[in-house]
Amino acid sequence: MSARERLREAARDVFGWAELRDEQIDAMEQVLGGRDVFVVLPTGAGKSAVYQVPGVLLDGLVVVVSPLIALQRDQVTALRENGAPPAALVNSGQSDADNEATWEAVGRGEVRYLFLSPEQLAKPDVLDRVGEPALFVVDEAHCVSAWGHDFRPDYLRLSAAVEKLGRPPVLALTATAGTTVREDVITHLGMRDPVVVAVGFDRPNLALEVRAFVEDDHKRRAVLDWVREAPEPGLVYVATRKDARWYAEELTAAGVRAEPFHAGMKAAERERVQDAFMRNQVDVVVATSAFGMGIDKPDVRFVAHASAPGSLDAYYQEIGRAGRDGEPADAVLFYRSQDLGLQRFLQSRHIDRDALVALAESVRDHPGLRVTELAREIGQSRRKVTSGVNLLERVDAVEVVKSRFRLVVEPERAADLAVEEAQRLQRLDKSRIEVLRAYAETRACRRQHLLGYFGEVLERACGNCDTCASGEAGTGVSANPEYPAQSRVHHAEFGSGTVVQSEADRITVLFEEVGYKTLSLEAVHAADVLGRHPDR
DNA sequence: CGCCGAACAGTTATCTGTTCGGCGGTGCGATAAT
Repeated sequence: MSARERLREAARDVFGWAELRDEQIDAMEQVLGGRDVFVVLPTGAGKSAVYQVPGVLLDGLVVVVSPLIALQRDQVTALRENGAPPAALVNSGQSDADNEATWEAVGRGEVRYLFLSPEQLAKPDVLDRVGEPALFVVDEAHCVSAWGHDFRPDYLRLSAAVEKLGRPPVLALTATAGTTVREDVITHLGMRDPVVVAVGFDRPNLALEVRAFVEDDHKRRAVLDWVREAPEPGLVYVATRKDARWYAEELTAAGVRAEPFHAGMKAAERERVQDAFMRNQVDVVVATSAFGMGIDKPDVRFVAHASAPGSLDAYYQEIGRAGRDGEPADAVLFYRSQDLGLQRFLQSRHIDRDALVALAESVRDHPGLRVTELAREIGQSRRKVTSGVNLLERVDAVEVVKSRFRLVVEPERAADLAVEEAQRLQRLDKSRIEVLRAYAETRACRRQHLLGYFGEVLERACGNCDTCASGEAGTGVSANPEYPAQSRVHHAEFGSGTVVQSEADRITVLFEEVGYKTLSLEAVHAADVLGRHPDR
């Protein structure tokens, strides 16, 4: 029997899935063949099946890295309900006794799917007990890029974990990954010549719209008026917890069944709101970015942004929660350029040079110590040490052999290099805001613009966005032939970069050193500052 | 970066405008207090 036939049979017999999408079966076949695979599939399109089905046929443990404990539980429940091979999870939400029992079952080879957070995999004893798995899966893999270098630094240590585990095949899964994020994830997970399986990004049933405002109170009133009239259910994304409460209260007062959702709420309360929304007992959830991962509600009719998010990647991910059933849905951004100030703030963190010097000295004086031991040695948090080590490794000041570190540049110099790198990363994060600004302020077809950023060409204006409706977008071609997307350029001031977004009159370029910049072609031509690199 | 609210100043007010400090998102895991 061919691999494809065996996969189809397992899908049918174990999970009861009579049909598989071509992309699913293609990806599964590559996984079974031992290749590294990067899968981009929309939520609800059977992303999980890509590891679940091969897991039936593989001989050995399937480790699944998942960012949220709630998500891990959902996955384990789903596998158990399907009568799949045994699934288990180990995390701080389980009792020590339960975790120990799971490890013993793993040791006896009685567990097939094991769900872990990246933080778990940072612990040496966890790596020891995992042994040599048959497959290493990273679910919601965009987290590597979005969270790795500051919020959850253990995401950047996954590649070291993979090496320690005997380098099994790596499968990365996500619903959102434009060209830039994809390359970032592949690099940081250390994936080897991965097969990329991706479904197009276009969601033609989503009507795209941006409404621009100058005054804050005008915008607030417009959001409330719009949401009151909009077909439900829907989501309103806000930038702060305070606004989540404020909009939810105002909407409730206006007779809408609305609830806030943010990370400051008690777990039980968050769960209650999410369940009520899923069961249509709440029509509108007003949420910070905390809401959404793992949410698969097919009939969400709108996603409104009362404030701009920090990047176009985040925006696309959030609006992607509308209209999963294929029926018409609205994605409206209530835009004030001043709102971007908050996002800029959120991307700025203090860079602690002294702490980096202390860390570098500690690595020099105690070669071979691991993260936890270094943290104890210098009295810094594990997270801070992890991100410090990540930086030092990035700038080649530290070498890593089997999770043990060795300093190869003297401490002061190492710290300087790390600080420079941290500053560069921060510039990059802050500049992502400019990509969002370009979307909000474009006069071309919104969909052409959005898809262009994700590396997809839409030949004609879409006819289902505000600029198309107003006639501003025209019917013109989306890309500028002189600087097409993905072409390499060199700017006199900003250095080398890659075009990520190309329009008739302007382009957006990702420069290695200064991040994203949107350039007017008229100005570029007048000053003669931009040249094409011959290499691409 | 921009908003909010407290404190304060001034054209002596149960009023109005200015200044200035504080605040703002995402989750894991370990730990402390009950």
